[in-house]
Amino acid sequence: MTEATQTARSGRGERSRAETDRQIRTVARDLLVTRGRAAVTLRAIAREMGITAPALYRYYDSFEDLIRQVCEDICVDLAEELAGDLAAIPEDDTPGRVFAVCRGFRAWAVRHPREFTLVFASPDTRSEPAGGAACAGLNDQATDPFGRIFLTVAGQVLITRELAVPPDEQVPETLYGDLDEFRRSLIGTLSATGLNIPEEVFSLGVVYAMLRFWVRLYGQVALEVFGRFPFPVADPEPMFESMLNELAAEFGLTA
Amino acid sequence: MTEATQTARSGRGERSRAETDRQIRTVARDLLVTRGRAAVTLRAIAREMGITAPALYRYYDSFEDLIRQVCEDICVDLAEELAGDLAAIPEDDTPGRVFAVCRGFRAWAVRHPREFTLVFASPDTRSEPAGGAACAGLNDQATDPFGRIFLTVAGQVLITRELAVPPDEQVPETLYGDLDEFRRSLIGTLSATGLNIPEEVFSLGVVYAMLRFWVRLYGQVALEVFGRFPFPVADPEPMFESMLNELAAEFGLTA
DNA sequence: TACCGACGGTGAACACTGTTTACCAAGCAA
DNA sequence: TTGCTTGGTAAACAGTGTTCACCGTCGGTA
Repeated sequence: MTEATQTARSGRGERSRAETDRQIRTVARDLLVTRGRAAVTLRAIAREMGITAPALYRYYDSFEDLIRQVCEDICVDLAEELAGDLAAIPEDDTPGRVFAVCRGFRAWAVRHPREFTLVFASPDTRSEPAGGAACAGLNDQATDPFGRIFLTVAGQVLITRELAVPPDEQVPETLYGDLDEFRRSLIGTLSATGLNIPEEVFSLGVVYAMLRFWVRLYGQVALEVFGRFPFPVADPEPMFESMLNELAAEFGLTA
Repeated sequence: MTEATQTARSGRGERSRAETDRQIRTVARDLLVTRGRAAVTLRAIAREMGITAPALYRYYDSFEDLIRQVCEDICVDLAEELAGDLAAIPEDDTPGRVFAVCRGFRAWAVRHPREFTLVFASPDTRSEPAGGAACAGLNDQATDPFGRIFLTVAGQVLITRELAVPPDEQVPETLYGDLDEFRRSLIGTLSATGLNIPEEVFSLGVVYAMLRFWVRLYGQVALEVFGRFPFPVADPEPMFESMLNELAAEFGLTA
């Protein structure tokens, strides 16, 4: 019966609800961007919408819940922006696509520092409520659209180019378990998007290389956004470009 | 006259004031560690001290001001811990000292994730109030005790070992200005601690290498603390060790 | 047509928060 | 003794997340 009423309600009322739902998150992000993290508040959102605060509880269980969904929206937008950047690069120019997605990530981060901080520099909230290892599967970056963009580009690189990755023997043995599981998850999500990658090209060394790549990209961007370089940097972009070139050369991605 | 009263007051009353001052920051940090960032609040601190909230304004201009000083305390503690780790390593084992300080940094970060987040993953607060470039000098890591530890070890490495750093010609020209200024600042703070480093060994390539080293160390540690590796990691320590070995080999720090 | 229930909103309240203000007691200086 | 500083208090203000009782306005159904 409940299902019947739910499906039956999908007329005009449903669209209106989804619309205000979207508006809530839009207003929240607008406050975050223009007035900072401290200004995004249930009552401020409601005020901005000409509505009263408790009404928001018809849409979200709590303020934290709302923030979580805003984070997901941010990831979606970031992914869309990166997809737009990628659209300008020919399909077969895989190094160019790697460069584009890395540059796009940095450009987005410096253009949206508060969103970056909210999404990429908050301790993992999922670890607190549930039982840690139990919900660890949700930590998979393959689930969020931003991570998927990165992984897809990585997959394209793998099937079109010969990378300079270490042989499996050089990968620390203690990482075999985690890396292998990640590889399995990667193959799954990539084949879901139409990319079928031969098992032999997806070595542990490749997975390990992706990890190291991400560590350096993230470190560079985060330090720039947080202003935590060991010295004041006049223009961080050349530094980023230099790091990117170093990365590309090291992983055999030179054009 | 004001000076006279100030100096005259430095009897028993002054010590008591400094004591409660210390207690305020201690209680604040305790709340941060045990109950999270959201729980460190003016009133909670006062409550824990058996005191009333406005009394804290006799010691700090605002809540933000208090937080800033807590951050400095955290940096001091981190520096002391690293100094303790260093004390166990012989003076002439410079690679061992580098390893010790890097391992100590990671160990501290994973043991104190909320303190790490507060200090190392908050957007630069100093950039908002003042005029940006005007107060940029305060961004210098040489001023904070944690950065000083790192830089001192780096200086010891420089005067005792031959590093594998790129020649100045490979450093991007656009970075010359920033790097040179950082080098000047480094030489100053290092000579202040008794380390006199010959100008010629302190090349731009060396400074650039230090920057890249920090980017990778920070990225690794931050991603671990935030749980933002691209896949769930069972035991991050071997991954860190692997990164550290790679770093050491790459910069010519092998024992 | 009449009813009934859910949806989405309101207003009031509660327990918090940072911050300001007026006030006050103790201690020291002149 | 007088006067000023120091460090504390209580009360208040504006703002926060959250809950609760209430209440129109609809859609679906008897």
